[in-house]
Amino acid sequence: MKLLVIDGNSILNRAYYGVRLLSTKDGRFTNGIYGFLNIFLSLLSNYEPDSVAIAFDLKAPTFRHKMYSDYKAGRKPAPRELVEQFAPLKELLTTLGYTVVEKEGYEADDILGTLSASCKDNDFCYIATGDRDSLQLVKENVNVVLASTKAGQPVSTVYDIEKIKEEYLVTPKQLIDIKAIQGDSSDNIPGVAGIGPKGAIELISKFQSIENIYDNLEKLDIKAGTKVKLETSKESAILSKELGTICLEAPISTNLEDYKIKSPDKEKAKRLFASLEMFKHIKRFNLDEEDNKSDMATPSKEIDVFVVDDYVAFLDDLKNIGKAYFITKYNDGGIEYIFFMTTKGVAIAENNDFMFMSFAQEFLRNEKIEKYTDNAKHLFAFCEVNGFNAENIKLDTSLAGYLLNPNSSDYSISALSEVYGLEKIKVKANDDIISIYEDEKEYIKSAAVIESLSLKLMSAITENSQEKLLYEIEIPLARVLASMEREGFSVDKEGIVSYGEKLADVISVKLGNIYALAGCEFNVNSPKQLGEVLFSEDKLNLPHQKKTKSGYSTNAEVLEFLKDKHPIIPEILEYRTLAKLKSTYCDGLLKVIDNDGRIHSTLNQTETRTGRISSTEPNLQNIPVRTELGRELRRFFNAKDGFVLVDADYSQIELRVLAAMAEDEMMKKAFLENLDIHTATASQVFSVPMDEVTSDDRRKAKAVNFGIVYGIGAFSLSNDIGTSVQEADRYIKGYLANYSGVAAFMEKCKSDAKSKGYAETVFGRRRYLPELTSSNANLRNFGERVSMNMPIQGTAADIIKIAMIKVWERLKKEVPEAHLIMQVHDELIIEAPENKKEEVSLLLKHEMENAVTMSVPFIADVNCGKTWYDAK
DNA sequence: ACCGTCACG
DNA sequence: ACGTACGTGACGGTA
Repeated sequence: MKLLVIDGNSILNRAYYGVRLLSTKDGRFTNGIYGFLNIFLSLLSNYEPDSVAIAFDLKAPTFRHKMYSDYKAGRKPAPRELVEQFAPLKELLTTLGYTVVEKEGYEADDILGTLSASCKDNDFCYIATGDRDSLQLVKENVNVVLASTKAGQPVSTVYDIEKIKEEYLVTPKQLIDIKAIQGDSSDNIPGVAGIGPKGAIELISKFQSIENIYDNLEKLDIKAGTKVKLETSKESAILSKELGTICLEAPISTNLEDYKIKSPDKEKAKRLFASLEMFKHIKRFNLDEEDNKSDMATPSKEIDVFVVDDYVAFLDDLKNIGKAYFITKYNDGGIEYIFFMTTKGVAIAENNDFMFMSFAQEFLRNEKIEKYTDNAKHLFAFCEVNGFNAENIKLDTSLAGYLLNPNSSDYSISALSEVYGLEKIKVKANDDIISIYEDEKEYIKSAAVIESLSLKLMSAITENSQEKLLYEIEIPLARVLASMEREGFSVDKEGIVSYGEKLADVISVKLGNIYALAGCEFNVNSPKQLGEVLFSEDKLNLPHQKKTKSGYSTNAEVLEFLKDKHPIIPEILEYRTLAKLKSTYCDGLLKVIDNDGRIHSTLNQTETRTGRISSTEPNLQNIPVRTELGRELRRFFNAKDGFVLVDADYSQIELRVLAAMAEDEMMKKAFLENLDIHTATASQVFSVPMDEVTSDDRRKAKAVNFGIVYGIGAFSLSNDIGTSVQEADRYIKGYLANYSGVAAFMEKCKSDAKSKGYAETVFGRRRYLPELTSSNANLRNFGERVSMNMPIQGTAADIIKIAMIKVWERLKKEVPEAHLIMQVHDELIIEAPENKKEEVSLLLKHEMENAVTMSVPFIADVNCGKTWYDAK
């Protein structure tokens, strides 16, 4: 009999902490169950047991611990998010035909011990746990499979007698003695004070056991100091051994027949998996086949693989069918392969002659063939480089996956197939194909599922009413982003270099000043060392305030507070500013200038949880602007010869979106009359006429306006505007009283998010918020703030995306020499021929302002200039 | 790999 | 009693 015994508590714990928080749409947490099942499945396939027992603790302390009420007192209670996953897991395991074992008064360990001890000579037992304590149970026919994490990756190690000998130099039983000496604070095992793991291993490997050591303490060759320690802690050591010995006699059935795997209750198991939203597990536990006789032998679907040889005929087929499901493998020069999913299986189209290229081009530009693929942006880029358009791109699986849930980081076909519970497909290919296309294996597998994945994703999109978002915003936008990336932003390399040299000069002066004022040299870039210098008593001994996890906080806010306390502080603040400009912007940007003298940043379309795009390598969305020195950098972002930059940004787009979404009459009126919103707010909140609002009132009102968009709190507002918390609270109350529509809207955002489980924009973009049901108040509050912020930030993001598409399409038709080159959340930049700047300015302004119509007008301010600096 | 910091909207 | 505004990305230091 082959028995698998699982330490349910330990494995569920590891799974919970190893898998990021996941939850069902109605807020039940499932990450622990999910991780457990993955581990469980791999155990089943690795060890193929006939019998399975999954052991769980039942709370009450066991007899051997009763006298020590502080046993395990040092452990934090498990969070509710984890606790609530135990019951559904146990029910699921039972339903699947596996035996859950628990006994009042016993821990999972005791059950592992008892079952492993009852294995006969011709039985074999695997114990799966994350807890090294169980290693003491290893015997000739008992191995422990220890789950652990290495470099973030889960790994499991099988321990048999030899492996333990190798690592600890002792027998499994002697591990108890080692632990009895070294102690274990997490289990409240005291051990021998002053002897740690190394000493304990040495003692036991030399002298076998605690009993032997104490019986012969005088005679043994042990250092005097160690002898004293052992003598002092004798009672504790003996007690520790008792505490650390796993019980082998728990009152449970020791008849291994009782743990044989039973046949599952398929219907119930399917229901349970569906309720946990783990659809793929229905397949993985083979629950989806009809209960016919052959279901044992039914393999998952098999798909053939073949190589396209007649491109003309193949293209004809695609035209006749009118749909193509495919993924593309690119190399430096362009496309290397296209893998199609066809009725005959996966078709490999290889770029090995001119026939392929003409086929690819004719295929991609054919307007009649609907194309379903996984990376529209890359495809659009390829086509643009080759001077034609990719037509009729019907679906990009990553964009659909992103819309369905932006709280994810992996939208690859394989990841989506898992999430959307696709049938595992077995690719059936002849040996030639397998060996020739070894490197393309993963592509072939992905191609094999792209059709069924596409259908699933599209029906989910329809279900969510997100068709317009997908087909009219994200997919068309992919083409715009591809073109923006390809165009890039022209920069003045020499300008950046000489600016950097100037910075370097000032930085070295500042550094000298800092060392002189500190009286020592240190690394100013190290917050740790800087904190030491500023705050420790034997150095500058300045008053410190906040602390971070690793020491004193030295951020700008803290330093600003200390500005007048010591002349070193202003020097450090300036140093920081300069060092940032030098390292991130000068050195950083110089590294990414292409041979064409332009910077081609990557615009990510599936990155943010709100629907914004992000920019990487480099990030061109955070080029300095707020301080003059930093802003100078924008002089090096220019238009090529004969061209100018046309730059437009939305005025107060988020507040306008808020006014419109909230239907707040007061705020709408301010925008309809095109008033300065912060002045108008100050006038309302402080009850003074518009023309008597002081600049300080306006500053405060502006902070409140911002705060409202973020899901305000009085504490942070007071921090921001430098008033008391009470004062800040009064402003917020006053604000919400005046803008009652906003107040009602915020409440509605929260309650809608709670009942639906997600926040959404005007256009139906969603963000699921499992945080709202967390037991952790901080997380819950965070969820509430996000439920108010995401609809605003996300709707603004939707609007500018629509504007980008319209602008791009009109430029292509009307001013093809002009190109959209950058987006910074509420700002668009076009590089346009100098003689077209008026035309382009009007076009840009018009399309931005009229991208959508809401009950509040949108205003975009346009400027032209040779450089980004001049165009703002 | 993670933290602290800081640049942007 | 505690932490405390939304969304990003890059850098240098530290473990």
